[in-house]
Amino acid sequence: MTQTTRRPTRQRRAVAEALATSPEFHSAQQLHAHLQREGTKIGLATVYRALQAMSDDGDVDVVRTDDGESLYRSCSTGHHHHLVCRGCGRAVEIEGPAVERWATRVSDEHGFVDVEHTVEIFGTCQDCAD
Amino acid sequence: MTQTTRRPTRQRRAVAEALATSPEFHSAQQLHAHLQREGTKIGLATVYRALQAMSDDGDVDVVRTDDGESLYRSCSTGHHHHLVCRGCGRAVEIEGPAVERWATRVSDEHGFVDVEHTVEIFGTCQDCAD
DNA sequence: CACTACTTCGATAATGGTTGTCAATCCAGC
DNA sequence: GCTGGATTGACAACCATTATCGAAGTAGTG
Ligand SMILES: [Zn+2]
Ligand SMILES: [Zn+2]
Ligand SMILES: [Zn+2]
Ligand SMILES: [Zn+2]
Repeated sequence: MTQTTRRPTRQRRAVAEALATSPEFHSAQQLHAHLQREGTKIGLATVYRALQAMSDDGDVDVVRTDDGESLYRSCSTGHHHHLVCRGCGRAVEIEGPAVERWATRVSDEHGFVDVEHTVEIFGTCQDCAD
Repeated sequence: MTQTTRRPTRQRRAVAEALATSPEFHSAQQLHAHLQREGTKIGLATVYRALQAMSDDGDVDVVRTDDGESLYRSCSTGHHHHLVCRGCGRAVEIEGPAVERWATRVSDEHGFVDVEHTVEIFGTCQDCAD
């Protein structure tokens, strides 16, 4: 929110690259383990901080699993939602203008302001269905 | 899921009643504190277990806040979603046939099976907007 | 190159909602 | 009353996330 100076450090770059190389959702802990394995020296707290910052800037998508874990994925620009596979974590970005209109209409009807919405679809993809 | 024998005990009834008397969402801990205050002797774990069971049976709605807390509310029958006020917790049950159709269509298009979706709208209600 | 005023890092401790443990207790049904 | 499974509750364990805080990096200035 507050436009603080944000320095592009080695660690932040590493997190961004790790996300960019994979189209799936990953948890902060997965990313940390992966980076450590690749030889990148980075602390867990720093991974969380980097992801938090990227999320604030709108550079990553975040979804929350049923057991309360946050998953991060490099983000395309613009507002959209996800169809996520419970098995492999593969995600399909989806858009639904109708849903957007519906959300704003419902909110207006009930006099709600400053409205946000979450729409996530979880399922099992073809590959994981075997 | 597995149709285990489920006994209607004093504690379970207390939780169900506490939920039934209020149309808003409450956390497990809030419910526990409330019951204790009312003189009902019940353990926190039991409250969680009761809510879990009711959730499995589809008798309560569950939403997760941004900070990972689960909120429970007595449920109307049938599939629906919520428009929740961030300030007072008041919830409006909403239905959106169009959204349901859209969700299944998108899932089918991408070959996903065993699909669930979450649609929640958060905002500020008129009373809390002042 | 010093000196300074930041930001950032990372090991570790703390947080906090939730779940597991397990002996004590309840409750049908015999 | 007996018995076996269901249920309870005090407490510990879990675990993702966050806070702490001293150390280390990084401009910018002269
Ligand atoms: Zn899959
Ligand atoms: Zn949307
Ligand atoms: Zn309100
Ligand atoms: Zn729906």
